[in-house]
Amino acid sequence: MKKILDLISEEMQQAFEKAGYAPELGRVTLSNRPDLCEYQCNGAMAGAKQYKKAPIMIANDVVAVLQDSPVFSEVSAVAPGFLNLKVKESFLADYIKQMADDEKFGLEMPATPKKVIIDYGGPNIAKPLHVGHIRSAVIGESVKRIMRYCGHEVIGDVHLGDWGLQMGLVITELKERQPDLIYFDDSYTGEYPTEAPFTVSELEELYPTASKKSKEDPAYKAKAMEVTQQMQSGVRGYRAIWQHILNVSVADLKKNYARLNVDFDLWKGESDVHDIIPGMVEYMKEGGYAYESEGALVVDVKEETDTKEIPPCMILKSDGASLYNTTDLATIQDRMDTYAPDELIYLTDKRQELYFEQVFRCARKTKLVKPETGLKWLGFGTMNGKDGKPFKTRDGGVMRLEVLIKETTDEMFRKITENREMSEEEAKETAQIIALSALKYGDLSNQASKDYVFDIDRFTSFEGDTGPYILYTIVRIKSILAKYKDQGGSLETVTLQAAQNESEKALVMQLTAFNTAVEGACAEIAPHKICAYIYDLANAFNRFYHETKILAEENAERKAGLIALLMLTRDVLETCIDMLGFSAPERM
RNA sequence: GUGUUCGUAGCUCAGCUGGAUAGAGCAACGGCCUUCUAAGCCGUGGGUCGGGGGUUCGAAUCCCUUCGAGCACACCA
Repeated sequence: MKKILDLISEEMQQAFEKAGYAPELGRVTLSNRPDLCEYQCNGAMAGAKQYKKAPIMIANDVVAVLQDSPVFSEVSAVAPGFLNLKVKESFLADYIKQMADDEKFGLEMPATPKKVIIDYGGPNIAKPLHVGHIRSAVIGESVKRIMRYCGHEVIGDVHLGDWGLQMGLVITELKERQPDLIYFDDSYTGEYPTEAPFTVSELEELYPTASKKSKEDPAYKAKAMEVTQQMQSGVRGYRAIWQHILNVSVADLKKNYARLNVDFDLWKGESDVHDIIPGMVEYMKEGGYAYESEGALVVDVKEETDTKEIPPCMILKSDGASLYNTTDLATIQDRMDTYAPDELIYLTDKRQELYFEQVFRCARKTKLVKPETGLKWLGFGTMNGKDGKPFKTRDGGVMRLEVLIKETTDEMFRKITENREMSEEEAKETAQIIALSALKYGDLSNQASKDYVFDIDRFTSFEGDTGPYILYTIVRIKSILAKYKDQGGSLETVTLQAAQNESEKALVMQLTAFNTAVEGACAEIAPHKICAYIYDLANAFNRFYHETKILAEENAERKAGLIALLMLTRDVLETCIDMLGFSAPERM
């Protein structure tokens, strides 16, 4: 289905042409002065120079040919040359009926759907998820869902950090503490135990300790680097420990991501490309791309147009070990071979911008990707505390994601049971749903690239521009629909009608903007645009709800029309929150 | 030092492919529940869009400059 703005613009463009002006001038936008009009066109002012005429004269000419328009109920030229427009209720009604009948509510599917791999989550298996991981997971999940809804084939890969120095650090620390473990006995040739010699909680403590030591003690760091190298080259005992770390960690990760309603198609990691690295390195050398510099193997990626020095992309460290770049490049190669995607999207902390610039350039230069393959990177900002500094717990530590979710859920539970009569079981379930909406909406409603302040009190407040407000709106609608059914009404037979008052028309207009909003969010990889759209929609609905008594409506046909409008509003809202990665309860 | 992002109401943020009086939420103040969930709705106050210059009929938006903050600058990821 065409977007409503395009339909209206077409009408306006024909009018410009008929009046003797260039049709391109007739582009119509949503009004920025809702008190004056619904839509507006500024083409008369843009064309003033070209036609050497006062804008108002052009506007008047256009108004003259639009007198019997099937689209506009009102067209007026206003100084200095604005065209103020109101559309006919019948035009809107036609549009929204088609929209309601369409499976995608008027969103057009792409002529050639893209196959996209999105790389998000990116947890380090040496440590449990903490609050810093929430953004990648939440934003990535939403981007995946938005693109899928828009008709693309999207594969989500968690892409574990499971092959770098962090693994060597954990193994080194474990060896310091328990040197007698069988894994450290070089002469041992038997099977290793299936049970890990540590729990998640112990793992949680091992890594920070080791990391701290390596920063203070160069000898310790050297040891860890050596262990990393040995693990990567296949020393049995180290590999066995590595497998334990992976198992323990992935089990914990799956549990946590499930709680966030985040789901990955692939659980690949850096380690998966280990075997193809030598071949890739050889290829880069043979192709003349990679050369040795200060002992390391690098590929130059600077370009003439650079405004600053772009360091070469390092392929191998001087000790021959692979690093982040190596596995990322090999992963690109692997993805191209296995999935042949049209586009790769990476979601990481925005501090990695330069790094991804290097990797992308290197991938292009070495022809790891086809020229037409898209490589996109989306950097997100830091989640800060109320003090504007990276979010910490009260005692200054890093908060585990689990704890954050639990605290938010507990707070929700408290509020629900305070305000509503509900069984404890239902309240608990509802608290989880609302807490998730609070966390996700709080994150997604900000532009991804900006830092944002995480304020648990604000997000759980239930008021204003929050997830719970959106859910509350949906619940109100569901409640009316349920009562309508209880009174013997059928939801199957209702049909939309033309709007009969201002708030109803405003709601309809907001609904018709669905395809525009979703298309924009997809094209710009911007979930916050979906948030902005549904916040406006929820506002439009609540205003309408306040003014219109639906169940008390005496005219049965009119009542059925309103019910149809409610159903469409509910469906659009629920479709949108699904794209954001959360859902609404039946009651709250 | 170089590069880069950002600076909008007391606070948290939209708006940025140039358009009319710069919008929301929170906080403050004032209304609205015998009637579909008041977790709501309606209203009031609050801004030289960091400063300065430029382009334009028109700039929060584009360009330059300046101040301030964050971040990044090859053997971490």
